Amino acid sequence: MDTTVESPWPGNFSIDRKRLINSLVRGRELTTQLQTILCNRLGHEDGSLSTEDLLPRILRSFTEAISALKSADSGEVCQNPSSTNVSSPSCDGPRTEDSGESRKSPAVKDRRGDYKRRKVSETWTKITPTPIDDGRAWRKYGQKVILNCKYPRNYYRCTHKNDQGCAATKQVQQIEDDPPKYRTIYKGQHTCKDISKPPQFIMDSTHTDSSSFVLSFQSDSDAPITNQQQLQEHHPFFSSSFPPIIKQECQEEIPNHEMEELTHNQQSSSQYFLPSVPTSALPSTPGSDHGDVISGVYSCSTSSHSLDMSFVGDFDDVFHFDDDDFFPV
DNA sequence: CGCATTTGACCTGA
DNA sequence: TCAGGTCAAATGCG
Repeated sequence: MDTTVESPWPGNFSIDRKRLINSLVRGRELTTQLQTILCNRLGHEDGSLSTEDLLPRILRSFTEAISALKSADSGEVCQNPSSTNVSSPSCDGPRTEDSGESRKSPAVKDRRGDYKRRKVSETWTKITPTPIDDGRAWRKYGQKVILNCKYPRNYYRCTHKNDQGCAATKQVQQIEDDPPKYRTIYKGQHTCKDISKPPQFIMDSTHTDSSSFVLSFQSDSDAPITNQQQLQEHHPFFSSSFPPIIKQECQEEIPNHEMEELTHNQQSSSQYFLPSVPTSALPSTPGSDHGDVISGVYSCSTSSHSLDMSFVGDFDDVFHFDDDDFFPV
């Protein structure tokens, strides 16, 4: 391969490019292996250990690629217009609530806690046809009417925030009514040990025409993820304590910033969201209506580095590293 | 009675 | 200044 080819990156990128390509190619190979294993697991329940073995290797490979990109990147290769990715297509309606509520009791407690509003931390966004039950214990701590949004946003934190200091939080908001669509934004990762029930994500290769998923790792901070362990901790997809199995489907690559629009527009044709998911195959979950139907959009982001990877589709088609037009999104 | 949820006020970043 | 995120008292539920 010609490493002197004109590139959108600064000059030293050509030096790292081989490393980058090698890492990406290796990542593809490992992912292919993982795909095979995952497919086998649909029929046989064994083999999970090799899956867990593969994931760190995949992550290391991608991390190297990321590192190469970053080292070659004196400026900003890609920008995240907004670190928290949330502007719902359904939020353009009229305001449903006037926020000018009268603050009725001025005799408020003198001081609330010395809380600091978290600066943007890593987030993962999922859009699903039903509220998600990810197997974690969440405690609702707030609800807020969001400007120009029809539905209020609900705020949850891990039940074990107090006893184990778990910092994970999530926001759930209905963004569409018909068909129902819920966006769940996870922030932070679980540091608690609570696995009250197994995560209930679905992998069903027999329904590959019914759903899709998107992984989007975004980051724009000065606290880069530098190794695979960190990646595992930061992204629930790769965390051993959060091993979702995802329905997948083949779609074309879509830039992350277009996802909101696409998930909105493509429903009629490709059913990003799967109302007809075989819920009978789901483990029934006390307290949740349908268990988990994770057939929607996953968007993972950390808010600090300039990295954004969006995957849509089958693993077969996700990694087109051979393509000349493969560029960081 | 203990824990979770609700709800309005407070706080912070943009 | 405002919108969004968090706190914590009040309330509800098992």
